[in-house]
Amino acid sequence: MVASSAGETRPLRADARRNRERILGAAGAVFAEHGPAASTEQVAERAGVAIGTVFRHFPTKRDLLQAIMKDLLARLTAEATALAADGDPATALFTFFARLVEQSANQKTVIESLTETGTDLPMAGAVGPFRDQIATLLERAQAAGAVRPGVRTDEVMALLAAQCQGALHGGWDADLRGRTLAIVFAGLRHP
Amino acid sequence: MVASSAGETRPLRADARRNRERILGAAGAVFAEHGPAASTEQVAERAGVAIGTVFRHFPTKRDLLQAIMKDLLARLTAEATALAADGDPATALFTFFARLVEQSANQKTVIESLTETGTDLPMAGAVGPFRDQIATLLERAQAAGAVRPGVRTDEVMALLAAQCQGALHGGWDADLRGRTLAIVFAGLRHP
Amino acid sequence: MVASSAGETRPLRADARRNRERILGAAGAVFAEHGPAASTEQVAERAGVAIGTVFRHFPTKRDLLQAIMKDLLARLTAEATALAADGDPATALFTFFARLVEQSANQKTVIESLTETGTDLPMAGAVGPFRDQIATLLERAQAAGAVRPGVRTDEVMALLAAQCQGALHGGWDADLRGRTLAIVFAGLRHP
Amino acid sequence: MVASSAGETRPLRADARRNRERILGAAGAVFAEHGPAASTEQVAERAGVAIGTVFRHFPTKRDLLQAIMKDLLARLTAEATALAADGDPATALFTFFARLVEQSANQKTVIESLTETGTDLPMAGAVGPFRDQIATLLERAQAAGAVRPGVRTDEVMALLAAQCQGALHGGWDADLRGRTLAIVFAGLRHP
DNA sequence: GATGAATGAGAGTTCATTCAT
DNA sequence: AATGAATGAACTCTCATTCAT
Repeated sequence: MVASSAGETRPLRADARRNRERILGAAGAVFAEHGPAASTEQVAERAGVAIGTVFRHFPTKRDLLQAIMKDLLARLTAEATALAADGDPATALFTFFARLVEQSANQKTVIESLTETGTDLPMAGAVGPFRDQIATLLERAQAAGAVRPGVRTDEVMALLAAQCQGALHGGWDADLRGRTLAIVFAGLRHP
Repeated sequence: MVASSAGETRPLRADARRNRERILGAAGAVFAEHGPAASTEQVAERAGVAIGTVFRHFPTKRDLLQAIMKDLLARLTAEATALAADGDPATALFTFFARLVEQSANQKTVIESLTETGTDLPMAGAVGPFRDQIATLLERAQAAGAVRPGVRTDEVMALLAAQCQGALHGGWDADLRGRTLAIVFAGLRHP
Repeated sequence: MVASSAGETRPLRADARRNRERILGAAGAVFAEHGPAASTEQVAERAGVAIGTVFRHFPTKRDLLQAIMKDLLARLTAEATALAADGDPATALFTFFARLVEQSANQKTVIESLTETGTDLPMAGAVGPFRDQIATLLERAQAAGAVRPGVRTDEVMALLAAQCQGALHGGWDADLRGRTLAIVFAGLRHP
Repeated sequence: MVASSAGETRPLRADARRNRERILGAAGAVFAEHGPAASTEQVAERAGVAIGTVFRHFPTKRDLLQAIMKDLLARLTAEATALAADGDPATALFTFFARLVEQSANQKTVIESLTETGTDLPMAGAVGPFRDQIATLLERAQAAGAVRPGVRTDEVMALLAAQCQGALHGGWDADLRGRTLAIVFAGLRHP
């Protein structure tokens, strides 16, 4: 009987937290490689735990998927925040955009996290902060004259998601990614 | 009699050909609606045939998916060809591009057909002719000064695919689709 | 100190005994409500202890079920004893019978405790004392002329169990319970 | 069972019907022996079919249980009808009652079928006809003076269910069954 | 050729039980 | 003694695929 502070998540036992992380890691890798249709058992195996352990941490496959995406979004948001803090306003947005597309060439889950609408996984507004950072990057780029004033955050998010999905499912190589991005960036710049 | 791409396809019995078509139609609809995870039995039911019949025509679910995409690509190619024949060179590419993105907002299979690489479904080069038409549209647009010279077919294909996937999985509404396309089009126009 | 049925039970630590009781109470409630298929974890939660504690006290779910029934039987025996001591000989049996049936309309475990044979849970003869009290009630009722001489304890036990199970699984309302009992009581009275 | 006279069940293929019957038979046996908690796989094995076949015929375990009980009830109803047709009015009810209790000493499912309320398996009123036959038997017995006028069908049904459950879960032997029934019958006869 | 019943390998999920903390 | 995380067998159910009719 642990006095559970009326809060939400009570501090997990050391081993539990370690496992939780291993599972998240494994799930990230497995789903990135085989898509969300990959089996939970694969995740368990990769994490080196029994299947029951996965389900103890994430009562449903859905929950696992959700957790993974939240996690990913949080990391991306941090990255964007960092860029907003000390990147060159004129290029930060482009840099981030390109970097993200780069990543998703290897991830099968990235994109879905960018589209709260697209998935039916409610992730408790974890997209919000991310979107906010994109908005910041956008404003700065516009202030620096690097992006046409009319462009809105919506479109940037949409283009980001589309490029990522394209890069992923299309299997674009680095060169093609670069040239495609160049076009999109030009579009953001000119009327 | 019928031009058959591969070796020994014998002329099908009339009812067999009719069934083949009904299955393809049903599969198109079903997979468009529920994604490729939809069950083959649903397809059979929608086509009004028994499950065995589906498997006689397409020995594998994979084969069915493949056939569907070939079919779709053929239709798209025809559309592009028509535009190349009598559309305005300056706008035909854009028109086609926009039309396709529009469609995929409702289709769940379209995009995958655009990326022979992305899918693991080899479709015997059915992408070739499609790509050729896109190339034609592109050249004309460039000749008409509507697209910057440096742009290659590759990028156009890639952007097309990306936009379609975005439109589909992102659930973009008509407005967002329009604004996103505007940016991409501007990118194609300006250096 | 405590009268313990089996061999070498050492006097439990105070908190241990308290826990044991809380578990028994919780188990009684949970199994009464959801039947024996309810999960042990539910019991633990209701008792406010960890699952490990439940298994420390009752190494097996079976053991827990068993203990619960012994417990219940003991309570019933006490009740019967009280009635035998100061109830009206002519009606005490009937009163007790009716009361028990009444209870089992709300309990999902009661009945099984009445049938040592029926369950595969050996309960170390805890039925014995209970049965003895029923026998007493019966003898008195017969002495008072309220029950036909030929009736034996066996049948009374059997009828009791049957009525309880009927009341429980059949979902009889108070009225039906009354009328059904009336018939059984009449049967006990007349040849 | 019966040639599907009712509703829209289309005539099953010969092998399908054979399997359906084998599954029902197996399920009857398995559930009778181990109770409704027995696994569907056991049923499949006993029926000599693959697990998928069981689920093709009965999409849910629930459905299987339901079917079994409907089946059983139909058989019992037929039996009761026969007795109503050519049995001795004075004894037919008792005969049937006794026979049923006898059976349920070996069946683990019988009883539940008698209590539409008790189970949460809706069986489309299959209890109705059965109940009607019991009512008939009862009326005749009352007309013949073998049962007290005040007794209603409700109570008879309830007693029947209770006795069956008792016989089943209590593991009564033939002798005890006889003596218990004698008491109940006496109760039905006398005020 | 068409039919649709049968197959059986998995998938997600639960839960009694064990054991490190 | 108590805790609660980990285990893994078992269960229900799905679906691509095969094959007797």
